[in-house]
Parts: sequence; C-alpha cells; structure tokens
Amino acid sequence: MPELPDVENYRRYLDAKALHKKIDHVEVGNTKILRGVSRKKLASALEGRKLEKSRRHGKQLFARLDNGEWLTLHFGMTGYLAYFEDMDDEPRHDRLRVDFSNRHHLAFANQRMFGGAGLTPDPDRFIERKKLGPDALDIDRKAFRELLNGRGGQIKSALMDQQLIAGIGNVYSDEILFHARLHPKTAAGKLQAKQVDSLYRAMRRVLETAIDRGAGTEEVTRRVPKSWLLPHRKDGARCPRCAGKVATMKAAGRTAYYCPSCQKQPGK
DNA sequence: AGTACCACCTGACGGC
DNA sequence: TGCCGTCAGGTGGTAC
Repeated sequence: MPELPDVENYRRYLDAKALHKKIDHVEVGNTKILRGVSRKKLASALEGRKLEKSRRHGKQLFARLDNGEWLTLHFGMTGYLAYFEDMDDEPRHDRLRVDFSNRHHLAFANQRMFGGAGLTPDPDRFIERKKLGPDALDIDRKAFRELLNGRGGQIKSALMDQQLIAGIGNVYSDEILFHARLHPKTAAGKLQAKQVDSLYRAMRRVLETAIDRGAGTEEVTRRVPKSWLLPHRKDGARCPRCAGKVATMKAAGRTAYYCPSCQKQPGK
C-alpha cells in the first residue's frame, strides 16, 4: 500500500543507504517487474555505476545514476526496499537486487508484483507521459482549490486520481477525509470554500505526519497520533473521535473506512 | 469526464 | 486437515 508517505520514507532510506556506492551486479529475480526494459538492459545500465541522487513524485521514485540516466521504481501494493549485507537477510520477495562493491545489497521487494522498475532519461518526461498530476505535497492551497473546482464525481475518487493529484491512495484518502470530516462520497465540485481549505490542511497534515511517524514501516500503525483512523481499519473498530462504530463502504472501487457519525454525507 | 468492471498477482483468512 | 472462494489495492485497459 505504498502511498506518498511510504514512498517518501523509502526515498530517504535509499538516500541514507544506497547512494555513492559502486554497483557490481544486478540480479533480476522476476522479469514481471521490469517496465519497458529487458533484464540485460537494466543490468548493463546499472552495473559499474553509482546512484547519486533521488527524487519522488507522488508514488513514483527515481534514482539518478552517475551517467545521468534514472532508475524508476514503483512499489505497487506490496513493494519496499531493504538494504542488507548477509544474504540470509534477503527479503522473501526480492525481485530486483543491486549488489554493491561494499558487499551490501539493496533489494526491491515486491510480493504481488504490481510495482515495477525501469529506466528513463528524464523524470519530468516520465511524469508527463504518465500524465501524473502535481505531487500532493508540492501543491499550494490555491492550486488545490482550482483542481477541485468544476470536478465531477466523489471526493474520494478525486483524491485518489493520480492524474489530478499524485501520491494519495486508498488508506490515506480515508485518513484525510476522516480528518476533514467529509463523507467519501461527497461531490468533489460542490464543496464550500471552507471545506476545501480544511481538506487541504488535512491532506498536508496527514501526509507530513505519516512521513514523520514512519510510514512504510510496520510500526506506523502504533506511532500515528491517537486521533487517527489508521489503526482502526478493521471490522468492529471504534471511531477514535466519537467512539461510534467505524463502517466500510465501496467508494471509487475500493473499500473505504469512515465514521458514519463524524463524516455525514450532505443531504442525507 | 465520470463510472463500472476486469486483469494482473500472491497470500491470508474464513467457511465447511 | 485441506480445499475453495474472497479479499486486499495500484495501475491500466475497455466499454458505456
């Protein structure tokens, strides 16, 4: 479920562990994760080079090689990074392993293989080609208002639409809507200015706090503030605000968790 | 421009 | 114990 906060922490992890180290060898564990490159092409692009900087846009991670080319990583539902030395510590679902000359390894693990790895000469063009919207943390309040202005459909769909705003998925859209006290099916284009502003504030606060509390690790559920919905995404859970029962519904083709008494649908 | 549905993929879980 | 259906959800495709 890597969304913007998780991917941001993977980016920082990559920065801390894997930059400026010579790559000796690349092992593609499963070619299904390759996006537009062959095993051979990816290996020859990386081998002998170093990663020298990283960049994130929405859920997409990029790492630049010292020849200017960029590695692209998308985590799908089940992806994460692991840096390790002892091969006994290799993750079970390692799909792409980078071996450094310092005898350490960086694994791109991906159980369900919805993610992918590839190469691009230019992240900006990659973003353009995928028609990704602005990164959810890059956008200011005014631009956010403009995006929602005239938008049809449900607010949850809008938040999760990567071509509108990049980075938010099912889990964090629920969290943001919970904080803004909006029902997932509220009409996106009919929000009052005050509601759009509180949604914007909730979006920023949720994403930044999630990064801060270790999104992308197992501990995040325990480390998130007590007022959050995140630890209560299960059957029969209680709303941390009103102690009412958390409910689920299908919205935007996903299972949305929400509190029916804190998040009322207008007109119902 | 929306929605609805399917496919991809693996593993966990519940029912029987 | 084991078999089977269902579900999880990011993306991308198609049909309406």
